[in-house]
Amino acid sequence: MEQSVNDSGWRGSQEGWLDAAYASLLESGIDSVKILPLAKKLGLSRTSFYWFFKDREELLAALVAKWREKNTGNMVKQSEAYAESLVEAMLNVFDCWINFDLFDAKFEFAVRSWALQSPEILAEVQLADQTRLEALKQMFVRFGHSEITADVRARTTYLVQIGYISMQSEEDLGTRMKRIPEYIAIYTGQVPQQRELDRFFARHGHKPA
Amino acid sequence: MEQSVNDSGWRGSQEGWLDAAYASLLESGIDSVKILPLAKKLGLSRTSFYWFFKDREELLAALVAKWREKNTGNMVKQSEAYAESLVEAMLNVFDCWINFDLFDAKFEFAVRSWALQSPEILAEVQLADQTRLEALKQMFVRFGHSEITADVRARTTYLVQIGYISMQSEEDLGTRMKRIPEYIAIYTGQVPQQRELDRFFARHGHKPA
DNA sequence: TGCCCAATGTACATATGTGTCAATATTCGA
DNA sequence: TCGAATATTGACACATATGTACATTGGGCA
Repeated sequence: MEQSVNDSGWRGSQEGWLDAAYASLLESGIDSVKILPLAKKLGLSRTSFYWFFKDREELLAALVAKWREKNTGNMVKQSEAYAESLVEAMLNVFDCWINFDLFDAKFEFAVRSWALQSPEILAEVQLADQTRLEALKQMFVRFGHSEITADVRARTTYLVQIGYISMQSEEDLGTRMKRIPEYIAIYTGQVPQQRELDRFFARHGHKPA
Repeated sequence: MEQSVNDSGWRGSQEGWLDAAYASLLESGIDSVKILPLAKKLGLSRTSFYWFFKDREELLAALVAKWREKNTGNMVKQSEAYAESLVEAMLNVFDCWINFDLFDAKFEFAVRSWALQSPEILAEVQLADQTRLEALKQMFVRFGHSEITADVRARTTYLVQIGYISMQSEEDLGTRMKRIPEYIAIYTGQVPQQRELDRFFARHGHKPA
């Protein structure tokens, strides 16, 4: 009953090529997503690619679609989730930065880098930024902030994370968790209560030292 | 007496090729920095490149050196500049985000994207991040912050900017200036005084509406 | 006014990528 | 078990890139 990507007897599949493309994009950027190298990794002939995709363009389009659906959707959802205080709402958004299922940071960085060489991708990225910033801003407005302070605080929240992603650093959970209370204080202007933090730590399986 | 890049009678030069490489890097990323296209732009034969550089590698190395010298050096210098208050010190750092001569945001983004496909460049970028973050942290410590709050505030300051760069947005000076007072309040936890802001606006030739 | 040599150009060898086509192999269902 | 649908392959035609060897041009100076 297990849902295998490929339960047909064939070796290749759309998903197979797409997964390989995704891996290569995250590992070495969009210019590494070439059919010949992917074929080598998959142990398939280069030309069998064309059975599943019209051309390289179509593969890249599938890659953007995958990104669009995952990252922006979840971020907006988290920013709209129920919360009793601004701090709690902020911590809901922070779930994205901790939980890989909600937000794929490496994917995000790779797509942003891709935007440098493709106007179409740049447009996609800027639309995503606008959507996400607006969702965060509304969160601050919901908890009583004015347009201007909500806007700048939304930016701070979002841009710190985009900046963090751009640093491509690989820190462990503990290191990152240590900074959370202080970030919350800066972003919201309010000191988080211990029970709010505890709830957050608990749902990410983190036990503070 | 004018200092031309090329006062010899010849058409090409190291600087000529390097400038073309720089332009192409910023415009379309490192994979666009190829000798053949650059030659076309310069109206030169492809192979005359090899008179000035051993190979493509040497050109790329010159590009990194150029980046390293410009961006990190000035940021550190600004964070160490004399200031009577934390707000004033912060505004000194903000000079980098406004003044192109102090910090080249497009160059910065292009190099960070490049790091995705080159471990050597990644190491360079991470060293730069560490250096800059430490300089900012010391600024906060100098004005009385504890290690942990200085660290997180330094990160916020720096990462918002790196995030902003990653958005590749092209906003005018007025739009960006409007957010400055609020950013200062968030980063430093202090409301800036009008004369501090006026001094900042004035030195960037900005007249608030 | 020649000569030198820095700078440029042409020709060649090689590598890596894309996409089409026709031939072949494999799987699944009637 | 056979045929149709599905998947795989190698050969071909082309495009773009790198780097080397060797010939040619053209500025500047003795």
